[in-house]
Amino acid sequence: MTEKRVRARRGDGALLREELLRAAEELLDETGTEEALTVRAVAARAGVSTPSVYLHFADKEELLEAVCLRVWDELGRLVAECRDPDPFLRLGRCGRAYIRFALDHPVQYRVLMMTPSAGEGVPPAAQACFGYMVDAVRACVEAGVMRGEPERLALALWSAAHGCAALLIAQPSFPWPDRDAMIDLIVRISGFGAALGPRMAGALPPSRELAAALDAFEARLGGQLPERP
Amino acid sequence: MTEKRVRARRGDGALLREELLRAAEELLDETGTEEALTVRAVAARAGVSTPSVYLHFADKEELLEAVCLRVWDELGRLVAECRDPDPFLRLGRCGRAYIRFALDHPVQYRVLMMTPSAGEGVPPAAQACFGYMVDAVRACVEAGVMRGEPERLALALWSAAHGCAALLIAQPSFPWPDRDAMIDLIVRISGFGAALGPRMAGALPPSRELAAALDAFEARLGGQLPERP
DNA sequence: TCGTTAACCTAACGGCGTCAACCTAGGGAG
DNA sequence: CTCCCTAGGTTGACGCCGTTAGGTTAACGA
Repeated sequence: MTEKRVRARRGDGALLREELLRAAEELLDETGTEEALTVRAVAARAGVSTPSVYLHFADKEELLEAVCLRVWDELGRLVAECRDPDPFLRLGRCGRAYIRFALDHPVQYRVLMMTPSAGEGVPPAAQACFGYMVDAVRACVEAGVMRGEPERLALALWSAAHGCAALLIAQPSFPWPDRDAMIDLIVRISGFGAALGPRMAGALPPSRELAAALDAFEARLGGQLPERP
Repeated sequence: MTEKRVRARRGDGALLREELLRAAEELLDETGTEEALTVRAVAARAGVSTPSVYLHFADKEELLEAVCLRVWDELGRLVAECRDPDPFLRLGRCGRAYIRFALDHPVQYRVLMMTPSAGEGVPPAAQACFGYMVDAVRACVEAGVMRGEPERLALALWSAAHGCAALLIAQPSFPWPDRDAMIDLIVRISGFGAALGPRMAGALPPSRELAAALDAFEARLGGQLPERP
């Protein structure tokens, strides 16, 4: 418990809500796990009695969800401001920004995206972020580098980015070869896969022929650009 | 509580361990969430007093981990028996088998793969499964359809499959367009991406040129095969 | 028959989320 | 200035949880 908070003025009852959220956020960042976020601990840190939490949150889950949602506005901003003259490169930037965001806020990301109960569905901020990714994919489709419904493609790419982030967050003890190289590889694979995969729908030659075609493809493109998707 | 269990014979104390695991597994499958798996509930269902659980498990987490690990032997078997004359198709089969397994055992998969504490790292059975996937990738590399270290490629593909499974499990309320089509799309994207992505390392032409090359690639391959990667 | 001991139970502790009931300070009405 | 009403909390308790210490019972060998 920090200190006994002075009672708010008459119209300012909602002040406590913000202070509770701040206290909970601090607890989450300090301990690195949501198990430390007990109603009692949050109330004590805010300098208030335990049941006072229920003046502003229906239950513990609502508090946890609210505090985790606070950082998600940042994600929409991060993804939205990924710009590049080339739509394919822009999409890659979006993917890397998404993964970086998840790794920067592992607890919040895990609570909101890796547990079934909390949030009753994908958070709205994440849906906005998904909208941006759909736009980026649509630009790729219009540029002729991808083919298919942008929504489905974006969903698949989102799934790939989520898989990378989720594994890195949930399995920190795994002997990852190199974190950043891994992220780059996954973003690259997803991007090129989204470009090539749907074109091959239904058609699938034997590996020998596929390998030859890939070699020819590789030989055709000699241009070098610094950034990768 | 079901019934008062009759005490085991003198050398058969370990019998209770199996009965506790069975009771816990039933609870998990019936309720669909690990929150129902309290030490008291498991003991009651096994017809035994609560502290008796601690005769065979150090704490609740060890019990939860043990019961979740029980289904994972199946995964190694499922992935290992994915065969196909074509290595690229075989890899696709492995990916789909992995995702299907995760969706068939959502609680166990989430507990072991989507929470940081439980298990102290990736379960051994999952590592064995990962070994099979590395083998499948290596075959693709040797066939010339992929390029790079098989371990890293397999890790990236594992991440993609995990992302698909994890999203489907953790966000059941999301309006997924079509579950099976989504899985197919992701497996296809990952496969072709792993084939094409590493070849493009460092090289990245503008989208216009990339689109043209992709069109040429598509035109070259007219062969149709029923199964897709 | 009896003692040993493996197998299990009883009782309890502290912490948790949550609720019903109570208090209290501070602003408006008279 | 006084009173009172209500927004903004607090006190105390309930039931459930994981976990522990110490007691009890029954199957076997001698």
